[in-house]
Amino acid sequence: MENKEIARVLGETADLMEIAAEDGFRIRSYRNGATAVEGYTERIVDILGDPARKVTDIPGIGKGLAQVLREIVERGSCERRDLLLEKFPPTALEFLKIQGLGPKGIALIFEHFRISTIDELERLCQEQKLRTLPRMGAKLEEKVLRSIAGYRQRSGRYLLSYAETMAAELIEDLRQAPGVEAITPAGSLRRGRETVGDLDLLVTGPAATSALDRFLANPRVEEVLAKGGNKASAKVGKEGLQVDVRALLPDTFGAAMQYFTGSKDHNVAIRTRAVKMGLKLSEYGLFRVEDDSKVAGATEAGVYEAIGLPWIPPELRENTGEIEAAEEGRLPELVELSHIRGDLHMHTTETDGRASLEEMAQAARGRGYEYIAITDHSKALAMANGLDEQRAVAFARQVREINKNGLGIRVFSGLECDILRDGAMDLAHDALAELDLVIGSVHSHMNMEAAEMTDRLLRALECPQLRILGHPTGRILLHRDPFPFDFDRIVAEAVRRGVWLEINASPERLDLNATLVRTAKAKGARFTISTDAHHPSHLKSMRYGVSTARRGWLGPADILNTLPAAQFAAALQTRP
DNA sequence: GCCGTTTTCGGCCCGACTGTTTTCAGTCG
Repeated sequence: MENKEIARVLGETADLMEIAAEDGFRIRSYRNGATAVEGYTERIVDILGDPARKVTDIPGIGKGLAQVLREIVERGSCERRDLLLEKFPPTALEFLKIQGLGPKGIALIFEHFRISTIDELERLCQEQKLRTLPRMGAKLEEKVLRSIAGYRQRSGRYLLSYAETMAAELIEDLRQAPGVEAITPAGSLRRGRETVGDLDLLVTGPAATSALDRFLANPRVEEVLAKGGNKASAKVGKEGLQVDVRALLPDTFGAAMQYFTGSKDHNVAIRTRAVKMGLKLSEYGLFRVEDDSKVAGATEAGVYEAIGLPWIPPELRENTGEIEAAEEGRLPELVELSHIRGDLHMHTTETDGRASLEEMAQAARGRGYEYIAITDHSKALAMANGLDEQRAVAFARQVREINKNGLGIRVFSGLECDILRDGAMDLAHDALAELDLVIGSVHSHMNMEAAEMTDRLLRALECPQLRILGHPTGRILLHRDPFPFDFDRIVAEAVRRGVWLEINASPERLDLNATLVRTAKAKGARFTISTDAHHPSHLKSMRYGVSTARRGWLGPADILNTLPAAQFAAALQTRP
């Protein structure tokens, strides 16, 4: 069992304890424990299995949680969780995802109504029965109904990072099957979409069909949906991601990759093009209509070439102009992970990060970066212990000292400064001026009207120290929609003032999204890609930001943190 | 439940908003 899984069980237990109104401090201990376990570099299973080691050496894990961890590792649950699940339906955890309902409200609902599904909750709202409970009214019913609609829309989709990790795990196992030569994920995962509905894995080799059995025997498989000669489908993992594994002959592998990578719109356009050329394209290959002879199919590039196009990177395959661009030989040079030379947004234990500046710097150096910016929160984020002016200035000084001695990587002093409700910066301008790099971000009051939010952002852009607009739309994937504002106007103003737009690579955000990136580029915007890391392990999320940038047609020249350190430092000094 | 200790008990990040009240609990970040 991996630490992440253990942390999930701990977190769930804490959620249930909250509904049961148990002691708040004990709940916090469980949550702290979950965070500690998730972020721990070694596997808990290994530590528990080593008589010379003690899990209680991990900060946040004491005697009580040590026992709980042992139970979770042994049987996937613990006593407290089992007891709570007898008291509340397992869907209680789902209810927590509905905005407007918290543990108290959920407990109250369970107390008065015998319901256990989201559908029943929806009916309660529609029949206006929720308002019969104390402190619940018509507005809450509306909010819950809205939130249920959003929840339904999102459910059945998974974060790119989740799908990618699952794919890597399954592929790793399938490689062991004899007679398997190539395995590749297709579909929206290959196109780098921010969320994925299901996973397509394509397998080829002399004994590719043996991979199907191996796949279905994987312990992660929860439910087998179908098994034929060429395809196996199953629900995988606790979250029930559907995975289709297809066994293919080598001479159709390229056509199948093209077909199953999509998108649907791209494929329709490609097939139409083929038809006009007297060809027909399917997952089995590209054929001449007149005599059914095969023209291409072994490789993807061969398929594109045969219809007169260069190979098109999967991230661009959305039928939004990429085919025309390919035809005219003006496909963009896309940014690659290897172009990135620094990460410009990360947190440390000074606020809500989980590692020190030195640890973050070391991890960044390990990734081959030339520079980083440390950008902790500002004081408006009280729960994160955000920096006030004094601490910000002291931090800037500290970084100047650090760079004298050298950590083997250049460190820029930064701040993720809150943009307050009225658009003012959370810290005074003279304090901000001490720092190398100021990111401005909205973290509160996200339910404003578009006009009000636009004014707020416009005012923030007036701050002469602001260099980057952080996660500009505030969305949290599968959880919170972007807040509305006049995007074009904000981009125009950012361009005018030389403020760069962040592509936040955190897999829960990926904000800006690809469409907005492309829109903004067309208006002359420049970008940074940063991970918003709160732990050294988060630095590897950079690749999701790069995927998003590629989907937004960006090349290395559009992105500031592809510059060498000295040039980047110079860019920081330059304003239009 | 954890931690640190004035060592075995007491403290444990907080502030604002919302909708419901008719003075504030619950939710959210």
